[in-house]
Amino acid sequence: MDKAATARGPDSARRILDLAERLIQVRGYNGFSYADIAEAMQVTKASLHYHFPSKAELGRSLMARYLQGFLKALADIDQQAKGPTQKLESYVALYADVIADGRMCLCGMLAAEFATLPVPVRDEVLRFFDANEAWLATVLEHGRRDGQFVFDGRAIEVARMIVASLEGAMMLARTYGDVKRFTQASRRLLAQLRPLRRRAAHRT
Amino acid sequence: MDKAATARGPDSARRILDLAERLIQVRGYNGFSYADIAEAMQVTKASLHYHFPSKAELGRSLMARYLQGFLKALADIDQQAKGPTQKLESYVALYADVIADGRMCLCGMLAAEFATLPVPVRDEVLRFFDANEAWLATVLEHGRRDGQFVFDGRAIEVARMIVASLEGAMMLARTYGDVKRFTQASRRLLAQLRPLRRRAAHRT
DNA sequence: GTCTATAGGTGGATAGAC
DNA sequence: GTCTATCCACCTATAGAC
Repeated sequence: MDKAATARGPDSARRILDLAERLIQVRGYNGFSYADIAEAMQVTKASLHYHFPSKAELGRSLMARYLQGFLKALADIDQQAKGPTQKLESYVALYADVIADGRMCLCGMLAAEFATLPVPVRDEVLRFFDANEAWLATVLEHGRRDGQFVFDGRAIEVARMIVASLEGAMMLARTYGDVKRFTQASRRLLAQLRPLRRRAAHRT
Repeated sequence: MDKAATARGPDSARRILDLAERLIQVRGYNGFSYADIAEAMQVTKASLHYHFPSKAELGRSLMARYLQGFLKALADIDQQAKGPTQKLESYVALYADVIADGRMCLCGMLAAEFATLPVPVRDEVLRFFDANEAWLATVLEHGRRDGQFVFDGRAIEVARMIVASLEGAMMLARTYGDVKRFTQASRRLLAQLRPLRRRAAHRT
């Protein structure tokens, strides 16, 4: 019997964050409560406050972990020494995995509820987007230099457009319960960066 | 003294919807309450229930009005007999006006909170997106026929990508409190539909 | 149409026993 | 670390007077 099979233990904090993450991704920060987590873990609400004194602190901790995990994922992509095209595809795959699981990007949800969030949580959300855009901009710039990508203007602008489009595509895909909506949109997004693109006048 | 200057009257229902609309656009469906509206109107919460018995009914009525207003706006664009390019620009301007006011698209917010919405509200949200995509697809198809637009594949797919991207761009622009984020993203979105686009290899 | 008063529920949070 | 018990604020909603 390993500890993971028990309801209690030193990994409670992690399990709380896991549940909170999923709950926010599906229902939003204002759409879940300590009671939801307590029920799922078969403990009382008071127990949760031992690990995270306030909901704001829970949210901040969750965001910090989420950001760390995302930075790790980006570092992994970089370390596998792929080219810009493959990096971009791996990046989109990070999003695709989430939406395929019926969830929304945690920060996409929190961005929607931004006005109601505790300030510390807001800060983490902004850091997440900043990091995403900065990483993407670097990949785009490298790709442009070696001719894999073609685009006008500043890479950071393209990066911002890609992040926004992916978030929007996730949102709509989840609303319709149709992953294809995300897949098709992201494919189109990447296609427009390719050079020598065939401009079919009509293909019906 | 006209009636609009008084706090009460037969236009109460309209004023309630106006306030609810803005509140949802900023704070979300789960982020506002009857108390917020009551305070802004200087009436009691109980009075609001006379006009809208439940919050679900308020939400449904609001969405119905919002959809109707949007369809009206699209019909206006059509009636001004512009070409596809101008129609698309007018369409984007509808979004730009909202974000310039610090608000998010009502349906973009509700899409984020979709899992927690009353079913009647959900239905209206889906109808909104359906209508948007259908209208856009028609404009895109016409534009492709007369050579104003160039894109591969089905028009409905491009329409869906445009809606998703605009919603995502609004979300990020509002999160950063920077309208330019929307403006730049939407400009890029439309640019990629133009034929004979100059593919600058580099312009730094 | 708006009010007072109130019901019944749930929210986040705390004290203190174990 | 988890429990019981409890607090208080806020939520949606209703009854009935005016």
